[in-house]
Formats: sequence, C-alpha cells, structure tokens
Amino acid sequence: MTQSTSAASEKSRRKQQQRSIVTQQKLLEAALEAFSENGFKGTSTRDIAERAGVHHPLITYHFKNKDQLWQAAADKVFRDFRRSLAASLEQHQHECPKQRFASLIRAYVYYARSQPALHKVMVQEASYPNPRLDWLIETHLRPFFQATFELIEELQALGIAPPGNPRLLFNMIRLVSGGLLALGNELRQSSDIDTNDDKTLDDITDMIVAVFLPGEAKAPA
Amino acid sequence: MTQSTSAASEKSRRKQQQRSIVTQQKLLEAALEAFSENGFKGTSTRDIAERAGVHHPLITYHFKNKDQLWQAAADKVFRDFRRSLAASLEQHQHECPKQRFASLIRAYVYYARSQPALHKVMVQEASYPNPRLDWLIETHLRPFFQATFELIEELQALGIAPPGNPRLLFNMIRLVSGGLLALGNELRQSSDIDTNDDKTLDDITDMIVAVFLPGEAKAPA
DNA sequence: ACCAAGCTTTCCAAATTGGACCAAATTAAG
DNA sequence: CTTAATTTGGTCCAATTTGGAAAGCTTGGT
Repeated sequence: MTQSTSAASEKSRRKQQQRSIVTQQKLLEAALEAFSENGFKGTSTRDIAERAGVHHPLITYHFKNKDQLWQAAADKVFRDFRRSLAASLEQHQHECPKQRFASLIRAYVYYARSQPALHKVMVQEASYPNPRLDWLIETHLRPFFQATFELIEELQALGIAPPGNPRLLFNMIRLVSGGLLALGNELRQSSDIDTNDDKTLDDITDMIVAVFLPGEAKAPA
Repeated sequence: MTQSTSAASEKSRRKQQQRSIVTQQKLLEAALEAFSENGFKGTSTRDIAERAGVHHPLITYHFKNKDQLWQAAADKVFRDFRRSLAASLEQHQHECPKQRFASLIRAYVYYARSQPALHKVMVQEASYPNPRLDWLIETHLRPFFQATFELIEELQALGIAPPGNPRLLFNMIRLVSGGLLALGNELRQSSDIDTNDDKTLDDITDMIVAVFLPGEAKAPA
C-alpha cells in the first residue's frame, strides 16, 4: 500500500525509517477523520495534511495521490475492525452461540466508538455508486458479511435469532451497532444519550442482544 | 423561506409566478440530492444548479446563498417526512397500539425509500458539530422525537416493546427504518438485497416489527 | 563520511468557488 | 393591451483552492 514498502525492487534498498511510519500513521488517521466528516469529494489533501500536522506535499510522497490515500486509510480501519471482531470470536469460542454473538456485538459497538469513521465512511461512499464503494465491498464487506451471515443462520436454526432473511437481519444488527455511535453528536443533543459513556455502550449492547437474540441460550454445563 | 414569499413588505406586491415555483422545486430537489451525496462542504452551488438544469445565479436569486438553500431543502424533506408519519398515525388512530406503530414504521420505511436523502443528510450533518445540525435538531428532530418517545413508552408499558431506555430503543428503530434504505447502493452489491423491490420493504417492516415489538397485541374486539 | 530516505519550502497553472451585475424575457395586474 | 414587477439569461470577477512539480535541506542507516 505505501510507497516505500513496494519500492523494494531495484538495487539500493534501505529499510523504512521510524519517522516515516509515524508520518504515515498521522496522515492515515487524519485522512480518516476528514473523509468521514466531509466525504471524499469534500475533502482536500491540504485539509488532511493540516489535520495531521504535516506539510501537504508529503501526501504525494507517501501515498502518491488522494485516491491511494483514501484506500490506504479505509483499508486500515476495516482491517483493524475485522481483526478486532475475529479476536472476539476466537476469545469466546468455547462459549455458547448466543454468548459468542453477544460478545461480537459488544466488540462491534466498542470498536465503532473508538473509530466512528468506520460507519461514517461506509455511509458516505454508499450514497452514490463509485469505484471506492466497489472496492470496499469486494475487499472487506463481502468477506466479512459472508462469514457473519452463516453465524446468523446458525442462531436462527437454534431459535435464538428470529426467523426471516438472515441477510436482512444481519444488516439491521450492523446498522444499529455502528450507526448509533456514528450519530454521537446528534444523540447527545436530540436524545440525551451520551455515547462516550461506557454505560451507554453496555446498554446498547444489551438492548441489541435482547432485541435481536431473544431466544433462550442453553444453560452452561 | 423563499425570498419572494418574505418580500411582502414594502409597496408593490405581485404574486409569485408559476415558473418561479417550478424553479425553486427543481433547485430544492437537486440540492437535496447533491447534499446527500457529497455533504454540505462537498457540494457546490454550481453542481446543484446543473442538476436542476438552471443557471446558477438563480440560486442567489431564490435562496440568497448556499446555507439558506440547504436549510430550505432540509426543511422541505423533514416537513414532508413528519407530515407523512403524522398522516399514518391519524389514519390508524383506531387500531391497537401495536398495529398503529407497525403502520408508522411502514410509513417510515417507505418514505425513506422515496427520499433516502432524509437519512443521508442526517448522517452527513451529524458527522461533526455544526450550526446546521443544531438547527436540524431543534427544528425537526426534537419535536418529532419527543412525541415518539412517548409512543415507545406506552408500548413498553403494554409489554409490546421490550424494556430498557426508550430513547435508545427509539433511535435503534429509526436507524434501521431509515438507514437500510440509505445504504441501498451497497446492500444490492454486498448482500443481494434490493431496496427498490416493494417486497423487500415489506420484509424490512415486518422484521422491524417482529424484533422491536415482540409482545402480543390485544386481540381486536 | 557517504548517500538514500525523508522532509521543508516555494512556486505554479488550472480549476472552482460564491456571488455581483444588468439587460432581456416573461408574466401578473390594472 | 399597457405597464411594471418578477424572473431569467448571459457575463464577469475576485478570491480561494486545487493537485502537483521543483529544488534544496535534514536525518539517519550503513
């Protein structure tokens, strides 16, 4: 993804310096923030550089151009996000299906708070057809969704999740899990809901579980 | 909101011409589309004028500036939206609470498809604090939410809606009701869900009701 | 010390921005 | 059918923003 990494081709190669990595990270986070606030079109590379506290030509240096930077930034969040969920699944692999999925939702909700850009960027790009949306779907959404559809189907077979189109059910769950956190600014003012409060996140998790997984879990042996 | 309407102050007043109304409507719809796709910052008045098929100085003439145009456009959707929901409530006022609310959800979902900008604009503006968000909340969200919170509380008291913070519950419902339709472009590609199909909308409605209003409705006398 | 990696500074040409201006046209009203 | 106000077309502008090039400086690996 980054220039330096892929530059290992000709003769002289020297390993990437630490400060370079730091700069890239700063740029990626700033890009994420900016893109999630103003969309791809509404964001200028200069704005990103400013947020990162970096001179704007460094974007060209590190990421070639705006598109590449967007992709690198999106890739970072979604990769992180999926890793985070996978970790939760593995960590709770010996618990009953309902508990496992509840933990997954919890992980989703907490990740969404730590990185609300996850959901915002998705909505931004989904607002009209464009190559970035296609990339996002093929690279991250489809693989992730596919695996989760099956989880949902299991839960339905066990009578834990309600019947109906599992894809629809899944999308509802992901929407509330990520969407509420993305609306943080609004909810505080419109509904007296403080998404910074851990208590709120737990309430959200509990409610999602109560609503979307109403079936009884098997009593633990 | 429009200039001509408020220009009734000095001496000579002549009623607004028909073509003027048409132009304003075209501009409002174009503005909505553009703002929902690219956000406020990412949208230029020229882009809006082009979508509307009118010369861009007409925006200045009819709406003074970009901010006023945004507000007029947002006001139009939200007013329409609330009117639509209010109509549903009134139309079903003699049905049982669960049926009434189910109809409300249905009205929400169908409106969200006819005007996905409703949800998109909300997410766009909520992505960072700004005066437009404040206006939106005070003018439309709070009044609408307040009334609906109470409906939810009733349903909870009747054991139809699950317990828990009614505000949280409400926001979940509105998120899935509006959000799925806003993600239309993505869902088709990522989940084989076609939000243009009426059948899908009915499935969505039914699932929301099944999930969020699991309690038994009183048998109709 | 050498030299590539990384960064700063400066500059530019092109495009876009919101908005001003005024003459032409359309139309409501008498 | 006049007439005057409304609405629109066409043009222009000054300011800002855009992505990117160029050239030289600093840092750090070897």
